Amino acid sequence: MAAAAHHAPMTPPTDLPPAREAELLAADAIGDIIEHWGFRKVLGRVWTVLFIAAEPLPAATIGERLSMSAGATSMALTELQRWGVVKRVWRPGERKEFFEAETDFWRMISKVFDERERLLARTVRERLERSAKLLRQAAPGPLTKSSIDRVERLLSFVLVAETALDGFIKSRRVDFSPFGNLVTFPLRALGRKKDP
Amino acid sequence: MAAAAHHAPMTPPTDLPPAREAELLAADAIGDIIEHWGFRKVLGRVWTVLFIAAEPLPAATIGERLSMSAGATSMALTELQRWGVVKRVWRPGERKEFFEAETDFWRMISKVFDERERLLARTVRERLERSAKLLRQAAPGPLTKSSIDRVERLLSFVLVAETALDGFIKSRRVDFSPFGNLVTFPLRALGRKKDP
DNA sequence: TAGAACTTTCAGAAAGTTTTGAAGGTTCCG
DNA sequence: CGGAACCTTCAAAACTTTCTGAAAGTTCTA
Repeated sequence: MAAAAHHAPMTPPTDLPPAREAELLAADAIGDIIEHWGFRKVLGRVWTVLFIAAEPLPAATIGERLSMSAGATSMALTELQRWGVVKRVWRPGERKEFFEAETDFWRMISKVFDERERLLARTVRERLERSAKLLRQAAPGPLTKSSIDRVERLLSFVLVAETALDGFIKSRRVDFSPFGNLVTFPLRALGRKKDP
Repeated sequence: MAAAAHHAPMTPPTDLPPAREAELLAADAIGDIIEHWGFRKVLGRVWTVLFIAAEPLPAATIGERLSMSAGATSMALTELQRWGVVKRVWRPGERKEFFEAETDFWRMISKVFDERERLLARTVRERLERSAKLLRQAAPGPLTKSSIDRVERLLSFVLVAETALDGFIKSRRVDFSPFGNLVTFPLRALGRKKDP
């Protein structure tokens, strides 16, 4: 999260036209958000340039404005399209392709949640289930017993999170209050069997 | 590290005692979640070993179980303490220090949101505000006008998100439905002035 | 106070990620 | 068809992050 606090001047690096400077400033800020969400900064920057332009731009323009190579620009645009947040538009009479930003924030957010968080939750859940199973088969003892409890709590955490996120995508609301119970009220709270 | 998926069998790398194997499996799964949230995997793994142990462990034990050097273990434990999710406990009569995991999921989540997301939102908001200001001062024109609108929409997005997260921390619920309006109903929705 | 037990720090090595630049495509036009 | 304009790919380079291992610190006991 580089908050590029310079030394004396709080102004960025350049003597660009103000419109370009404003664009870079915003692009970099959104880049930071996007990076925080696990994507590459560039993706956020490219999307932002398109979003601010409010009209489709060719790849070359984006590359110039952000000083990226043609290769990097191309890759970023491809990836943004895979995520469905940038669209390629065809302009009659123009040879080159133009790109434009998806502008519906909600659509973008829910797409990311749906594709990414859900996938992660699934693979994590599977591993935790295997872990719990292994422990149940292991030599019994007081330590093993409490470990089983703990792993089951992790598992119920992931299940609650999955449920909450599902609801989120459907209703734009999340309710995480079940997390509050997780300490004292482990797995069965979820109506899931747990014995092998 | 030891996450080596072998070829035929879906079982992990080892012939460790099942309790250790289960631990690594869970630790690595939680490590992935934590990484997804922008922390180092190790932090998640260390926390998980402590959480599963359900009793305080010395640093050396953690290092052994996760095959990390003493240095890495020490750094991870320090960082986890900074985040308030691991505590150092003193054992009368023992020379070495022991560590134990915070077990309240909600407390951990809200701490992270509070310290991390909020900070990011603030620095982003500041930059977007500067960007909007620059644009307003720039040469007027239809392009500039729509750019201003767009930057203001980004700004209102960040403000909505800040508000939603504030509410989240207080009530364990989030309502993102204002995002739905962001497309058609920009900044004034928030009761914030915007004209220069 | 000397020394053993343990922890922290840090420079450099290793690992991982992103970018570049050039080669190779594809499409379109004359 | 030949060539210009544009886009994509990919190996290698540049950069960033993380980890190691050894040295320096601390704390405790005898």
